[in-house]
Amino acid sequence: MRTYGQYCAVAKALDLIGDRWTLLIVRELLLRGPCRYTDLRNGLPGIATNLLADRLRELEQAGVVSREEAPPPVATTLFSLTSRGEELAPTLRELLRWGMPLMQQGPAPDDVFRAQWMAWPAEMSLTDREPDAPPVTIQVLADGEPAYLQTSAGSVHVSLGRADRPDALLRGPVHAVLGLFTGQIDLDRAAATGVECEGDRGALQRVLPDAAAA
Amino acid sequence: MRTYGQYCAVAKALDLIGDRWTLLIVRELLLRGPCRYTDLRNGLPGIATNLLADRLRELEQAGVVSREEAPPPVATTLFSLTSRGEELAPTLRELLRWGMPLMQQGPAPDDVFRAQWMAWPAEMSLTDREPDAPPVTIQVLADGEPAYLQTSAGSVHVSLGRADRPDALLRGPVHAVLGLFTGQIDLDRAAATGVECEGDRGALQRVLPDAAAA
DNA sequence: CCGCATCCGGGGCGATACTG
DNA sequence: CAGTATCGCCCCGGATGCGG
Repeated sequence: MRTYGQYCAVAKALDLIGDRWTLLIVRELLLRGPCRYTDLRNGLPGIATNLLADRLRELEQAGVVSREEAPPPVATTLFSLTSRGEELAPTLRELLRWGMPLMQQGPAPDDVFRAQWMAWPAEMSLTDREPDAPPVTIQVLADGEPAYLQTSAGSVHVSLGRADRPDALLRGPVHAVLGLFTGQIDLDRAAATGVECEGDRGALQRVLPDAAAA
Repeated sequence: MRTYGQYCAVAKALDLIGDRWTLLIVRELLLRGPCRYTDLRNGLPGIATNLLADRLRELEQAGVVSREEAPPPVATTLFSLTSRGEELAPTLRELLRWGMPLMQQGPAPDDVFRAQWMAWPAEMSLTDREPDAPPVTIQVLADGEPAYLQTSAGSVHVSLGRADRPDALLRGPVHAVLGLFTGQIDLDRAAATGVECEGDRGALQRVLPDAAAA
């Protein structure tokens, strides 16, 4: 293992999780929970398959990831985070916070996007203004990737996939949807950049930050 | 610039500060303030000089580091963090927190150590139990590297170098000194592993956590 | 299809030498 | 003091193969 050779906690941490792709693998496992190899590949577009295998081995040896052979009829191997691995969540949240300003200019021409990457920004920015009212569900289709928001105990939770009976539907380019969530643009400006809102518009205004719910 | 090509804030952050040595350069600038090229080299043992020059250029272009030519009689170039760069402090603190457990087993055979690397662990663990008493100063010589602690407004601050009239002096191997600071060993066990304490032992007990001040 | 291993080319990285 | 220049090596990226 390549090491910095410094007796410093930051350097020791980077010795284990500072290699290329490593923290993004942890991101996927935090966002999606236990994953198959193929799920990880799908959530890490651009990674070479041998590199993913290498990193998973290293993370396993470092005590960050554990591998379990699921019994039949699943009959597949599942990769999950150990408790030590889940302790990386605050680190990744700080990295996300620092990186958020870089999202404002929108995706680069050949940037890829996966719906689960919205979860943390959304859950950090959105709140339920009416926690005592019956919960609402909002389907989101950002660049076509399906996910949905659910209100729960005053906060908002993001899940992958399609909700069965959503109260509202939000569809549009990612950077506009994210701009809405973070309050950098309001509903009118979002509509001007291609965001469509169907169903109960009030459900959306209920969870959006003040600056966006205009 | 090598990029992950993912429209995700974490990936965008790592695009800028995920390369090898980059976050350690930021660490040094956060710990020591504006630095000369040579100071950085000294604080980053093991880095290749061309790599340091490359990283500083990239960090400058990314808006994280700024370079200023100090006027005569100093006549040297100083590298400092921009405000955007200082916003990386929480990220590095989380990395440190995650890496702290890796310090318990002590330094590897050829690990290097610099006194400034104690500052964050010390300031996170130590407090002044008698904030109303007159302040105290404690000289620390961990593996020979000089630094000193000062009480101030209930907390403890770490500075590099030698204090002129310290109330106490603590000398010994780094991992034992750090173990003391973080409360993993007490003063007696530290003495058994080679830690010497001269002067006012009470000054030390005043700042150490409960578990260590036995 | 899933979970890799192997092969190979390019470039990031590490060490040393050298310079204005 | 603050870097450039040069040169290997190995990490990384991309493609393909392959056993279960």
